[in-house]
Amino acid sequence: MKIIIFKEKIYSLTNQIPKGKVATYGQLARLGGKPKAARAVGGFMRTNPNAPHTPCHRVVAKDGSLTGYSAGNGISTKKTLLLKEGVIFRGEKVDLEKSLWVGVV
DNA sequence: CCCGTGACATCGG
DNA sequence: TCCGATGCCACGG
Repeated sequence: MKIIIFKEKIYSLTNQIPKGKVATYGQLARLGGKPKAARAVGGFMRTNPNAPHTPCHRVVAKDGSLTGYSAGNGISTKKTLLLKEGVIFRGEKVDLEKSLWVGVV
């Protein structure tokens, strides 16, 4: 029995996101068992104690809009980072149709 | 110890 | 179709 709190689970899921793909806060929340805790998920990333350990840059809003990111220049850095990993971008948003992570690989 | 807050998402009118 | 309000978890002051 491993007691793992929601927050930890979110980090765990985030670490499972394959390179070149992105997940949404709501999706992570849903996989965590709290479909309405998307806001909490964002809150965890914000105070993320695992900053370099968790690819929070692979997590975007449901629209594909890049939000948050406290590192580098913020959104700009996040966008460039995803672009380098092979994520398809559509203007200032991610093309979820092609780069949205589909649950378990 | 108590209160407020924060990188979203979804429903109703 | 657009706008407003609400829900969730954990952390900081």
